[in-house]
Amino acid sequence: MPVGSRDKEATKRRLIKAMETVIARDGFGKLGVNTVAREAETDKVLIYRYFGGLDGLIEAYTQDGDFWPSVEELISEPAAIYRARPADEQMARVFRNLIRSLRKRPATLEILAWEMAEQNKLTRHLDRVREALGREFTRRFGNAGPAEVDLMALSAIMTGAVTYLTARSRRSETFNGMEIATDQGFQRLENALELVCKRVLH
Amino acid sequence: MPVGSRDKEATKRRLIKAMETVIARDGFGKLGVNTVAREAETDKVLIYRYFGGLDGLIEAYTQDGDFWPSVEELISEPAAIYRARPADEQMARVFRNLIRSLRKRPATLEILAWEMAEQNKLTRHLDRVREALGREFTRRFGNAGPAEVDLMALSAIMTGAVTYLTARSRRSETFNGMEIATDQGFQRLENALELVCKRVLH
DNA sequence: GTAATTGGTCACCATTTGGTGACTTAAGCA
DNA sequence: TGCTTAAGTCACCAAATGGTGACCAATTAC
Repeated sequence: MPVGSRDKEATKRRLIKAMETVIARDGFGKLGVNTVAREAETDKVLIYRYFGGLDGLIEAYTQDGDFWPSVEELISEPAAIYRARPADEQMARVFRNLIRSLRKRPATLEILAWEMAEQNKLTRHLDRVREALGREFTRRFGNAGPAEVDLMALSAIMTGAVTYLTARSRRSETFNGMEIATDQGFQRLENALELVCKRVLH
Repeated sequence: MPVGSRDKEATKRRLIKAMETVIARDGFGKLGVNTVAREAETDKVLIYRYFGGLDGLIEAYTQDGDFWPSVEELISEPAAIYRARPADEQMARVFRNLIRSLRKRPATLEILAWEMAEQNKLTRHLDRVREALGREFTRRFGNAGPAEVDLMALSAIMTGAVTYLTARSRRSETFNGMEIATDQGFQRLENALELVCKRVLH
């Protein structure tokens, strides 16, 4: 109860922050105008006044949040060096970094899971960001590998696997008998992905 | 309002059936004791009397439903013939059939998506079924392929990809710019999976 | 100092949810 | 025929949800 705080912008920020906290801590299922207001220690009516409702708050959150790794984060080295690598190393590098980036972003994992349940402003936003990044990637580094490889399908498979396994690891210890709660488990997955890239693109 | 039906077993079956309908049609988010009773055109109190609550109904549903393809459905040919194939063909065949089997089971896709949101009797059941099948598979056909391949990790990746992409296709037209709403889209994915198997296990 | 603006609180509403007790009505049996 | 049992209906409850109108209090402008 911030009596006497009287700072609209600060309260807005508190609400956005509270939203992120609720998503990351309790999951998207608990998200609502009541929960967020309680977490922000303010009144839900302000969500309506400042953002026009939960949807507006979500929209503000999308402007603010760092949901998805950039190209730079995914290649994690100077572009010139990266570009000089063979195609299989390029791809393996990207997916390894994608795994690590996602596992560092609990809110993103939650939104990825949310996408499975329903569509809303946040999931659509994440979808667009992701797809734009995918396009930028093929624009900058595309046309690699043998011709008979359907790069788009292959990358959908890899991205799908990474998305599923990281998102699942939020709440499940295993998948199909495989450890996914630990770093070692993901190490094995990264190695397997690397092997796939090497064998398919070489 | 089945006035005069007065048939406990039939009503039980109607409730279980209604549950499947609701899950497949409206998604797990809408599932609840009110929705199911409305769909079954009866009163929710019977869910409590006959099953002790929604959880009990879910449990009854797990006994009844055909959620996951059997080994036979996945190899879809006599075991002797299947076993004679090279490892890469074996694996590719299983994953192609897995895709097709899952796409035929809307309720299963819904439960797979549900697993991302929360754990309950149904998702745990599906988890167990799936894992048992995975174990049976490695028991019957395991130890294939080169030694440096981490078969468990590879199969987690493939299964994860298939799970994610089929479940996502319920409500999304595309993933990362790739068509996943049509048969042709999944044809491309199946081909890519086959290529991966060939290159990795050969 | 006074008045208007604005940030924040509070009380309330309708709706939906899971859950239960009391009732009615039909079937089976003496 | 009448009586007991059980299938099904109905009315209700508490809690939580999204949403709104009326109010209070601090800050600023005049």
